[in-house]
Amino acid sequence: MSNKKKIAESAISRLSLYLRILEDLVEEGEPTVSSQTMASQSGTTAAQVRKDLSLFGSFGRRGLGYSSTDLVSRIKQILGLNRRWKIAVIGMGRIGSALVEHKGFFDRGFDIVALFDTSDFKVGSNVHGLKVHHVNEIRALVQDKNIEIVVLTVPVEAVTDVTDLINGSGVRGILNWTPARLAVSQSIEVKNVNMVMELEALSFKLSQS
Amino acid sequence: MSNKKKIAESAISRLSLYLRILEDLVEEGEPTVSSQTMASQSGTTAAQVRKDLSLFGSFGRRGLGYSSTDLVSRIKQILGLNRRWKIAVIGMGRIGSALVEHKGFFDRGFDIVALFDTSDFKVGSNVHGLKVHHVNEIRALVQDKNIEIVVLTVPVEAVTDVTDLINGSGVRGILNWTPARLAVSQSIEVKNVNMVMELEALSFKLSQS
DNA sequence: CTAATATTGTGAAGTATTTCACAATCAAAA
DNA sequence: TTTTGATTGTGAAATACTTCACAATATTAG
Repeated sequence: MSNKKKIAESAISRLSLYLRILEDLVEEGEPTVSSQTMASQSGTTAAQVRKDLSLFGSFGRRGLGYSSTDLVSRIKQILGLNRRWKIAVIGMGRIGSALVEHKGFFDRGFDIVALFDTSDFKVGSNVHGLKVHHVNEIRALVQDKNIEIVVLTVPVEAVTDVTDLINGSGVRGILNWTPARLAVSQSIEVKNVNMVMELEALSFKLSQS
Repeated sequence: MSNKKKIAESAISRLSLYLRILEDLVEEGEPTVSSQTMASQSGTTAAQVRKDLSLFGSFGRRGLGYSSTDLVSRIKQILGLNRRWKIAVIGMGRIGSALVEHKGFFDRGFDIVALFDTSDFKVGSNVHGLKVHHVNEIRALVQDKNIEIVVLTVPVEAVTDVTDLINGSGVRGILNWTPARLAVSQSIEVKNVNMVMELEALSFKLSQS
């Protein structure tokens, strides 16, 4: 468990991208792939691809490149995708419900196994075949169902209460769609997703030129 | 407009974050703010805050800090948010429609003024009071309505056709929700948003510990 | 008016990340 | 068997980003 070597966030995103590219190549029946091919398809350089992979081992053969299928399983192993993850979605507003019905998560190893909301109006209803529970039940259900990741799509007013319920529940990671910065225990990993910030970055770039 | 100095992407995200924090402080009636305050609220260091701001000018007063309202308008100016942006959403699936009904965009300067889809089933219908147009009309409507940014939420199969329509339409920026890497003219700025990649990054971190 | 305290702005130092460049290795052709 | 051409893996160099540390400046108290 003492994986201490610090790996850059950017390297991990690229690995995710390489994985998708490799899966397409496998689909197309390409038995091997060079760092140059991966680089041009992912918009980086061959040296970057090789360096990224070399952070975790030597997976290729000099003169030949990488075996596509082998590299797929290596990267899945690295990213922890050689298993399935159970996730819950908290907040059944527009975005939350849309995410539940999006099959892209399931296809890539993430099973949505529980839904939560605060409003009595929504609790008890069904979304895409799953019952919506009250957030008060988070702790019990996280335990019962072994949920490790939650996707947080509640309104910003609800964030404090909900993070209190998440803390100590056993949840290990949060994909946070709210604009709030979460006050969670150090041991919980948080990834923030913020549409408006992305649009603001676009606004900046467009204003520069 | 020869703004050449290269600014790190990360600095821009932080500026976006500072802006939100400052707006809250203004709301609360705080006339001034120190780099330390901004740092602790945004999870960075005071030196980082000052360095970020210093990339664009000297906005504070030594010994005193920054005027909250002044800094809000400075950062808005920097990010190109001292105006409103017209955007279109292409792809009226679950996610696309959810985004249209989300008022967070309007609140922060982004007006959704047109919707598009490929399916005859959806074209002609109404989403949140806006008519859904066929993607073939993209060029005409982008011109008519001066749309500068599009949010792309079409299925991956439709990406090639739609990017062809976007190229040369006058669109300057794309917020790309599809897993595909877009083949667009160099002059168009693209920001990729990928939920699965974010979950995969979480998976990696959780697998490390 | 002086001292004490707060806080910015910014070169310089320290880290982190990317790119370079080349020896090592493999297959195929000569 | 030797040569040619392809391609990895990786130290070293280059670039980018963050943190340090302190002079400069402002206010307030004495």
